[in-house]
Amino acid sequence: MESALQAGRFDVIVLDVMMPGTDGLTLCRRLREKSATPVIMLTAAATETDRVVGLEIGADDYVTKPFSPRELLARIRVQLRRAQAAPGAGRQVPNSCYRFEGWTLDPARRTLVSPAGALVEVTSGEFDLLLAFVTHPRMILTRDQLLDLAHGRAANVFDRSIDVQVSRLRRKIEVNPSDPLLIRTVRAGGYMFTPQVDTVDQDDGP
Amino acid sequence: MESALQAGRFDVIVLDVMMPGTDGLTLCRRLREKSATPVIMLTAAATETDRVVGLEIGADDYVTKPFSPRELLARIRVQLRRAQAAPGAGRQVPNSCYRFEGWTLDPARRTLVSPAGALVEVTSGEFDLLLAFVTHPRMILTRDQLLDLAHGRAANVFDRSIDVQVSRLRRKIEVNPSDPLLIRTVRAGGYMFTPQVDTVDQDDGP
DNA sequence: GCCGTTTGTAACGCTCCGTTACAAGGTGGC
DNA sequence: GCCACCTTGTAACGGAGCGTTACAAACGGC
Repeated sequence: MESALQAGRFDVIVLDVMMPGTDGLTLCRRLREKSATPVIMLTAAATETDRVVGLEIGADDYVTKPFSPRELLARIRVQLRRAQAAPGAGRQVPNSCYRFEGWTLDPARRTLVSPAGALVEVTSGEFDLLLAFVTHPRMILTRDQLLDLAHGRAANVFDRSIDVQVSRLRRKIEVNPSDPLLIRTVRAGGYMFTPQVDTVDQDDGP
Repeated sequence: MESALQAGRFDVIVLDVMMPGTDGLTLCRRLREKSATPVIMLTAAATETDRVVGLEIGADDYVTKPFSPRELLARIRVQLRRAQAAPGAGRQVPNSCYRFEGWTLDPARRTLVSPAGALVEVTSGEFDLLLAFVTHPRMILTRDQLLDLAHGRAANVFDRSIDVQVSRLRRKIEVNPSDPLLIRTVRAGGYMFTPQVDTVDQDDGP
């Protein structure tokens, strides 16, 4: 769980109490120290005290076994709805941008600025692909990974869409698109974004 | 209840379903139209469907009779804790407004003032849409979410009304409506409001 | 009821992107 | 070196997503 939490964002965590190893209550308390992700405890430990303790510790809801799947779903939706309604919550994009080789990619504005300072028009798909690259620089990314990172979907068997997107992106950011330096092809592997990428806090000045 | 709600602020509302006159579910739904005050349904109607419906309608929790007073207290505390943790919640001063890129949106007066200081006429629908954007900046909002946030309704299958509203809004606030920077389109995703938004207490003038 | 405003829907045209096809380039066996 | 096979680059096509306009329905002020 800990490594999964490191890797990505989660909307809701449903936690059993009775588990081998660390028990759910301890996990929940530890979670609360670092994160505000909603936690629903789901457990057979159904005494009044168990429930009160679970809720006091930081759980957002407490469902006891046996439980109704529909009700659990409804309670999960309550947590999602709340996260969405909360001001400033949700998956807001970070207020910082990425710089590489003079280029600036701004996730907040979804813009790309060339070394010369010109706004380069990129399509939504090209932007997402480039964002996937700059957030994973200097590592070989398979087409599968890129498709997942950029478009959140899995690849079909003969999927060549990433190749085409890369080709289109190269035309816009490579000095010489037929001899690409930024996005290198790794034969039988995928692609690799070669520049060093710096994350800089955006100047939101007037 | 209605007059009490008019009179003051409440942190949590505990609502019975079975009541003479208007039933709790209807009350809850009506509440949700105007307010985000947490609602805990407390009732003897304990079937699975009752609970699911209650939660779907907008209740934040659903406790069935017979209930443990300690557990109810714990669940009330969960709601209080959440309200406190939510940034900007509770403190929602009616006469504060939103500023972005020189623009000022004033929810209290329902007015929009341009960077130059001119009052820009926006329709009620455009205002609600813009309000949805400024309260959820820098996150990709689906058409569904926008429709819900701005008009409180769900989308039909071929609903394009948000597109049209966005187009109309862009005409009024974008420097170059054909190359929009404030409201960006995320293809197959929705729209994103890109500026940083500051909440400022309004100067109600001399 | 009448008229102006607002808003949802339909329609058209443009852009974007996935797919396909084919050519070019790389790789390994001989 | 030569050849067959695999991988990749890119052009072209067509479908889907989107922006915009026009029009009709709904709404509100009088």
